[in-house]
Amino acid sequence: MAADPLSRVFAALADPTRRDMVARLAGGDATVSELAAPYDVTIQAVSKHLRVLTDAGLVSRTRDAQRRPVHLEAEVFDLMTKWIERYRREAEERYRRLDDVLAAMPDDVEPVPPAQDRPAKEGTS
Amino acid sequence: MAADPLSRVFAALADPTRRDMVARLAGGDATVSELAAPYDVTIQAVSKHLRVLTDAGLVSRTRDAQRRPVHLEAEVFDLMTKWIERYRREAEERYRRLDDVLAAMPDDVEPVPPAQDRPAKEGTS
DNA sequence: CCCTTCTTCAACCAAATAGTTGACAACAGT
DNA sequence: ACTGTTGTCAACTATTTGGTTGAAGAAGGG
Repeated sequence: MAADPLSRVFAALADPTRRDMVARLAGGDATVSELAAPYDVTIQAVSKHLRVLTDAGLVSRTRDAQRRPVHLEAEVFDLMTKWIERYRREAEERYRRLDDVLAAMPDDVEPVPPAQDRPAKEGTS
Repeated sequence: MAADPLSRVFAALADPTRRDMVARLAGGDATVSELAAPYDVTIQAVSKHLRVLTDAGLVSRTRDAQRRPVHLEAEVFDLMTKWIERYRREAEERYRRLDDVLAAMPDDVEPVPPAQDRPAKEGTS
């Protein structure tokens, strides 16, 4: 099991069903059966997804009679956002600097040759 | 295999080793063996991690003699950021509105009581 | 031409995950 | 005190994942 919080949050959101649940919970709290309704799986499976989201700190549970309403905890998103933004910014800054270097480079200095594609199967988007 | 791009990106970053690689690539391109050096796993394992990151569109590969330098593609982060921001904002907005409602609520209306969790493993009658 | 370096491919293994069914706990309403 | 509703727990299964070893592809340097 992934011990660190960031891994848990990313892993929790790597599943489309769980992302859809989060999306719907952003519109308001819901019970397990309400959440389960749109999906073609058992309510137990949904209960398991909810456990993953809870362990990741993305949702919290309360009690209302037999029901266990699910509540979205939006603050945890910040963990991810901060991580993502940090490295994206760092990388983009580096490219900007690289562009400056290239722009300032005299004509007779050849940059890295194009390195053409080999016939292999691999495809990069 | 997760078909949708968003799932692939989240899943790719759910692993601490892969996140660390991304973090280091934000500082500049690197070869596979350079990337592998700090970790206590085989170079093949690192190569597999790289494949996951590539499939997620987070990195791209080129060729330089025998080497296959790895390059961070920062734009893909936007996919996640957009998703995250959308639902966080939505949820937070909803709470703000809820706060307004609560603030405007007369004193004699009680909100839901705390209702703490109970273990309930094997209770008989 | 070998030979070494850098990297990937293939087969295999252990552990985690997402799903299932079946049982049962907690509570509400007669 | 039953009965139905809501949800969880436990055990089982199939698939995916992250790791291993061993072999092989691709390119450069004697």
